[in-house]
This record gives sequence, C-alpha cells and structure tokens, in this order.
Amino acid sequence: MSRGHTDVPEPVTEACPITEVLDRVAGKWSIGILVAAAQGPIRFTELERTVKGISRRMLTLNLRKLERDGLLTRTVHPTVPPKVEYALTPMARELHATLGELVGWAERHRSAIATARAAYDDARAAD
Amino acid sequence: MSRGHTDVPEPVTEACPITEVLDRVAGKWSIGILVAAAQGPIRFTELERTVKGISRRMLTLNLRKLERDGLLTRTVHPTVPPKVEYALTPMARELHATLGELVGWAERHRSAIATARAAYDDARAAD
DNA sequence: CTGAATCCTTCAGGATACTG
DNA sequence: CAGTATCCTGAAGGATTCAG
Repeated sequence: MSRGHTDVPEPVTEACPITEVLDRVAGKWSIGILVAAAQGPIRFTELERTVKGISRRMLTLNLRKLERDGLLTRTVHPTVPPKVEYALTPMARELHATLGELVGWAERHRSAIATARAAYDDARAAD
Repeated sequence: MSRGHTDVPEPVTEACPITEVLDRVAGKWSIGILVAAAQGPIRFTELERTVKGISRRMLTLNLRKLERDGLLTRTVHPTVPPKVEYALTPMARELHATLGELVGWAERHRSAIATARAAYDDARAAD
C-alpha cells in the first residue's frame, strides 16, 4: 500500500473491496501468471518461459503472494531434479473468468480509447 | 509501463488486453476517482474530499490521465471563482459496471482469502 | 477554486550470482 | 530444477509552494 513517509491515521479508504481485488492482482505480473496457470498445472521454469519478460525474482515473489492469498497451490514432487507445480484454486478460476469481462471491455473500447488519446494529445500539441 | 533499465526488445507480452485495462485503471487512485464520479458530475474540490487521502497532485495527474483515455469529461464553467466538473463517459460507465463484477468476487471470497493468508503465515511461523 | 511546478522519499522490479 | 540473496534504478506518489 505505501502511504509515503507521513503518518496520518488515514481515516477512510479502507474496507473498499475494489482496492482489495486490485491489491491482489496488482503489479506487472500477477495476472500474467494467473493466465499462464489457467491452462492447468505448470512448473516454475515453464512459467518463466511463458510469462515473457519476467525475472526469476519477480516470478518467485509473485508466486508466493498468490499462494499466500490462496489463489495458487504449490505442489512439490520429491524427485530429483526437483519438480514443483503451480495450479489455480477454484477461487482463482472464478477470478480468471471475471477478468474475462474486463478483457471484453478492453477489446470493445480499445480503438475508442486510442482515438481519445490521439485527440487529447494533439489538442495540447496545438499550443 | 517501466521495464527497468535494460532494453531488451520485449518480444511478447504486448497486445494483451488485460494489461491494457489494468494500465488504465492502475495506480492507487484511478478507481477511487471513477467511483466518486459515478454518482454524477463532480467538482475538483469535491473529489479531493471524497477520495480520501489523495493529494492534490495525484488527483490532478489522475484526472488528466482519465480524461486523456476518454473516461472522463472535463467541463469548465467560466465563472468566478472557476468551477470545473468531471463526469464519466458512457465508456467509463460500462467499465464501472464491469468493475462491479470484481467487487462481487472480492466480497464472496474476502474471508476465504483472509483464512488462506492466516494459514500460510503461521505455517511459516512454525519453523 | 483549480490547478502547475518543484522537491524528495519509498518501493516495485531488473540483473546477477549463489545454493540444495 | 527451483529457488534465495544482493545490489541498483526508475517510477509512483506525498508535501509544499506558486499562479490564473
């Protein structure tokens, strides 16, 4: 959350369920991981390859966060070499489905947004 | 987006509509503003009071971003003192509705997540 | 009232090397 | 293979001041 260096009591803002979801899904990678794991159980290295651009460190941190929130299960197979599989929990599958709605919105309005931006930008460019 | 200081071409990851939405709604405040404005046209100072904890700077920056993306309209009333009203566009209303789905998810699983966390945490506490 | 500008702190996240 | 441990940078965001 991070509220800077001051320490005002922050009277409101909490108890907001939207913030709750977003905090869970925030960051550059959480969703990518969720999507990659949606296909079925997936291994660490597979994730590293599938979620393009992610660093090993960020992958680990995000996996831990998602696991902690009960969105991912981590299964260690005591073989050698080690094999660890991550899978979505039912709760996470629901989330994944709901995110689909957002994707729908994004796809429907993608071009409208691009247009709005262009308009806004060259309205200011015309100073 | 910020990809750190390296400059790898980043072959994939883009064209992802989820990232598109999230980028638009990301940050601590965008959603709060959207929600506050969902009630109807709202003035700068009202937003400052409604979105608890936001700084004037962040409010301005986020308003500009949302306006640029075509999610908010900004209407200046040439009175004195100046009066500026912000309102959601139809596109933003749709988004607001869709976000409701996420809120639903959050509310349904809020306690499950809390439980998962507690379990995870004291599983490690028991080293 | 509605901002824009400046300065400063915190933190997410990248690179890399090392371990069981 | 599946991580952990360091170190470092850029961006987000808070405080404050100035201006139309």
